[in-house]
Amino acid sequence: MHVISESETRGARQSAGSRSRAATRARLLASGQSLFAERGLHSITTHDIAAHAGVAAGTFYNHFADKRALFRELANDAVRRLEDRIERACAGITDMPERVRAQAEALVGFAADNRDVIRMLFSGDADSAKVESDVLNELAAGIEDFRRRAIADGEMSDDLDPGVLSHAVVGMWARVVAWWAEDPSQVPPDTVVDTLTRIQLFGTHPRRSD
Amino acid sequence: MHVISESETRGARQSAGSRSRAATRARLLASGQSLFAERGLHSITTHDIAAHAGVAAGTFYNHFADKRALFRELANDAVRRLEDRIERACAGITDMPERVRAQAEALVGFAADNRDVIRMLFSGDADSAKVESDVLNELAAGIEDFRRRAIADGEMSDDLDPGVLSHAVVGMWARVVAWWAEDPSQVPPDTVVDTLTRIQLFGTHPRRSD
Amino acid sequence: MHVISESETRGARQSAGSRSRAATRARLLASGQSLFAERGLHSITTHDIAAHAGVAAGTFYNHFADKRALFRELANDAVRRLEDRIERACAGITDMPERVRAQAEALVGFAADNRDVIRMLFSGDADSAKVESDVLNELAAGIEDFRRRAIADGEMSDDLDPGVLSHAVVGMWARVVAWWAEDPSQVPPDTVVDTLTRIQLFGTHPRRSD
Amino acid sequence: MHVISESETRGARQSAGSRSRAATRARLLASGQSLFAERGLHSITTHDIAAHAGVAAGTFYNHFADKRALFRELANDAVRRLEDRIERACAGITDMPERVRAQAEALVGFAADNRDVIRMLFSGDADSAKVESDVLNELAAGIEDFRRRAIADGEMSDDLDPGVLSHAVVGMWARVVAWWAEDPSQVPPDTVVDTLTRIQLFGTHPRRSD
DNA sequence: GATGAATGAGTATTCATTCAT
DNA sequence: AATGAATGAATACTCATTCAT
Repeated sequence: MHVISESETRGARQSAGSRSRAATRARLLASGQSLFAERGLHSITTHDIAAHAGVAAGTFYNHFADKRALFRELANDAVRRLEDRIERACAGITDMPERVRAQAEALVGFAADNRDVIRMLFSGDADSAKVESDVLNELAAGIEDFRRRAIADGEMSDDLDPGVLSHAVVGMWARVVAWWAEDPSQVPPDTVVDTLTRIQLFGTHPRRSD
Repeated sequence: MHVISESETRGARQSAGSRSRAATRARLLASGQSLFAERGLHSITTHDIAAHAGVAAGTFYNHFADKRALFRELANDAVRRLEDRIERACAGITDMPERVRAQAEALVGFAADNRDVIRMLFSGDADSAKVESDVLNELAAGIEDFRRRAIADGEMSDDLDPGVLSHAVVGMWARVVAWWAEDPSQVPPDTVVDTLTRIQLFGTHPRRSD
Repeated sequence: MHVISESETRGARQSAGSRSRAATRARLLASGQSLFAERGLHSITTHDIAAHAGVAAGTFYNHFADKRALFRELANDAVRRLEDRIERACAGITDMPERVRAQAEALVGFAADNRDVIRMLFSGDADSAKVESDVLNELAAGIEDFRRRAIADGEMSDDLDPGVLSHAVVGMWARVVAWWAEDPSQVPPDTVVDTLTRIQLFGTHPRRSD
Repeated sequence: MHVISESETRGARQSAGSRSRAATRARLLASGQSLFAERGLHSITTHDIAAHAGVAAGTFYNHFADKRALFRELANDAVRRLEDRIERACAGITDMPERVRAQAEALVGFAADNRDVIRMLFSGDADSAKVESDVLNELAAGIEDFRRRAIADGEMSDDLDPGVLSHAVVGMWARVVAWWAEDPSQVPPDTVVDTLTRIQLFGTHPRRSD
């Protein structure tokens, strides 16, 4: 997440203070993530996070303005990483069904690798809701846009409202991934990917010539 | 200054106390619902609810064990009413596509009539999450069961995992309805019903003979 | 300060809650006054005041928005009482020197009866400064106005700037009274009154020719 | 990027460290003075002062035991400078009215040149009060002494209590100067000097018969 | 000497809950 | 049953001060 190691391996000689500062910050972020995932934004206090990170209560405020600032940072970071991952997964793929599958794979893969983040974001905690809404609304907007273009290109039937549909797809994603992240052993990831892919492709013109 | 004497002088055994008790309780529930819908479970205090209901703070505890008890009651009540409505809507309809459409109509109709409840339940507030999860998990379980039977009856293709699918459908429902309830003017209810119906019917064997 | 006793002696039958509320409020005010006088606005916490008043910490906030609100109330109340007292003392006295003496007597009498308030207001605590400034500025404005009129009436020489003079008089008053209230035994009140009167009358046309 | 090397490359044995130490100390004092004048002793933190002085937080404590020590130093220094100025202004002047005028001129001149100090000392901040009191009490004691001697010498009437009067004069000074320093444009300094002089000379035997 | 991260006691404030009337 | 004043544990946040580097 940071380029600390890079500068440390160089002769740059970062000050001791600075190094330890970044480490403390990282510990606080990690503590926040796992505690939020376990018990939600509300039930966790800044003292909890500081204690879990092994620092004094006041130290929290040397690094974050308040609890929500830490949460926001975790959330933004996670969204950025998810978007990166999806983007990288789709890069160069032009066939739409394949793109959708790649997207679903990236999403499920991310969920598998970041269960804490998923639980933190989608466990429905009060204020996380705001972050969540933003995340989901963004995703929904992207999907709506995508479908509108697909319809315009004649690749999709236009008999479903793209606005409703995009929210449906996003709700589906979020819930499936949240459910699955709680216990990934209940269904193999491939099945999740496959199901999500097929549902999302709903409305794509079947290749009748097949 | 109080109406006690008035009702006490009547012979009604159902009793003034009882009636006014029920009325107070109802006022508290109504206040809780609209306040929770507006600002979420966390930002609302028991004092807020009591004040909004026009009773003293302590009165709250004459009727509910605590804030969550009132919330739970509202939520359970809402779920019960929603289930009733869906059940009544489907009663006597045997054709599956029609049943699904009736279900969607009931859901959207309920959302239209109970925007506060929808916003309260699905606005993602911290502890409401637990209620929400229960609600959604219940719904998901019902759908999963339904699809398994449909598959067994040969009415649906078995190439989608019913577990994943049920959560997908529920997530879709919840999100679409929450989104729509925030501003019902953005899309006509029929469009919502139609879109939900079609997606949910995905996987149903098309009537090949057509 | 309040008319509680009055209403209690009447048949008005104030509710028990209300009576106790007023009493608690009064205790908090009294505690605040004596603690502020002793140690200043800053060093005293709301917990201190609550403890001194024999109530729980949270009770403080049932009666005052915060520490400054209580302070402001004390200060405003004191200023009002002082103004009343001065006004009453001067009522009906037309001769200026006599008015000034009556004023000084009222001021010193008030200081004698309200040492805590004087120390609280003029001990120079940070935020009390704002109250103090307001108090002093108000007094200064009154004096300035008074002198301007006296000059216009030919009763005072116009060779002193009324703006500067009014602040001088007020500073003198405040400091003398604060100093004296710390230990009234050092100088008899009459001496204080006499000195203040004479200084303030400085500039009055002596009626030599009379 | 730092000027350390520059000073280190010079041969000055007074030593870079020593010189820079004094400079750091001076910067801290200057920062404290302007910040205290702006916002009072309480609202300013040691971090604020250090930051304003361009040094690290810990450096503050290499130079001052604590915040109040810095404040005290500023205050003492200011008092010393004021006393010096008054003393120099009066040097060689034997005629009392002239001395008093010279004093007032020195006071007002000092206020004009040191508005920050005046505001810092007389803006009424909590603990500054203690310093202020000391300052004012000292001044008052000096004046009292002066008047007693003047009375003994037959230069002043003895009909005013020197104790009360000295506090009155000091209160007057402090308040007028604080008021004026907030906005020196409201009244020309000469008017202030003149007014203060005349009031303070009150009680001096007019030399009419002379 | 300077640095600045860490400390943790201190303080204000909130609010679910109790209970005497 | 209703009242509403009191409660006090809980919690966020501040900031003077320390100390290892």
